[in-house]
Amino acid sequence: MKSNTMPLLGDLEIEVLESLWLLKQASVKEVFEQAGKTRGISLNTIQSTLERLYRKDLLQRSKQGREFIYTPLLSRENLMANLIQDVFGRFGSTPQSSIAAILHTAETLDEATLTCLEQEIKRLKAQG
Amino acid sequence: MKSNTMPLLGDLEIEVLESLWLLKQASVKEVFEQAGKTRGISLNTIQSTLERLYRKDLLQRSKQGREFIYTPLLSRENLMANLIQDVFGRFGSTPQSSIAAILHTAETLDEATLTCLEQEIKRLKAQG
DNA sequence: CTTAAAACCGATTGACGGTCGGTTTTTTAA
DNA sequence: TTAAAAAACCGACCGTCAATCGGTTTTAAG
Repeated sequence: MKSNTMPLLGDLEIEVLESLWLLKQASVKEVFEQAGKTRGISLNTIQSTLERLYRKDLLQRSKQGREFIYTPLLSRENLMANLIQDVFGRFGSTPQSSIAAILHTAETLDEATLTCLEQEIKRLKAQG
Repeated sequence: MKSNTMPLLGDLEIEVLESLWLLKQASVKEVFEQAGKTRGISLNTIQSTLERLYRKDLLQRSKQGREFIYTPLLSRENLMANLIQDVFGRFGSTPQSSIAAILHTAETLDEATLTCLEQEIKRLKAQG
């Protein structure tokens, strides 16, 4: 027990990820413009945060001239899915309790979205 | 933005919660027997952990003679659902990305479980 | 009223996110 | 070739928080 745990993510880390999902890829400076300017924090803080996310294997980077260009390695949906998996993994959860938890969560969704979810599950069953 | 965040839970806290879900309710000593003995940690550590969970509004307690009896306020499924909600809440997630994340998660479930989930969603739509 | 059991208090340690100043490296332009 | 500008890198500090436990106080039971 105790398996593929995603690293914990702080608020700034998530905000930086959101910027990157929006921009597809960006330099430190560009992320700073997008996420740091308004927050009133230093460019160095953004730099450190990108570095941390990189060390956590959530970003890829490559030198472009003199600067690094960072790219997310997971989509928002994928990352969220991993975090949800982690919730399941941390508890002694059976498939039963997993679906129960998902159900509780689904309670907050409107009918149209539920229908969509239902369709997708059908599709998943058909192909899986 | 930034809403009903569940407090973070450590590994021991979860183990203690698991004990309580199993025992329905228990004193410090009983939880210690269940979760602490094997781990080789002090009874005081269990005590502190129960106290922390209590302060986090995850447990209820009442004096029984000279000791407290602790009871979980949420089922495992409910707690997991809250944590999942938190994941959604922390990201700029639309209903679309939410179901996408759920779908990714559902990929790991077997067909029988998926069918069950599908039925439950139907039921939810019917009554909601 | 004594005493054993339980609760309470407070201190420590180790991670970790956020924050930034200062130094080094690198690139580019003079 | 070298000086200036820009970016990366390093390391420090702070606050928070889970885990841990020793020692003191409270409490209730005999």
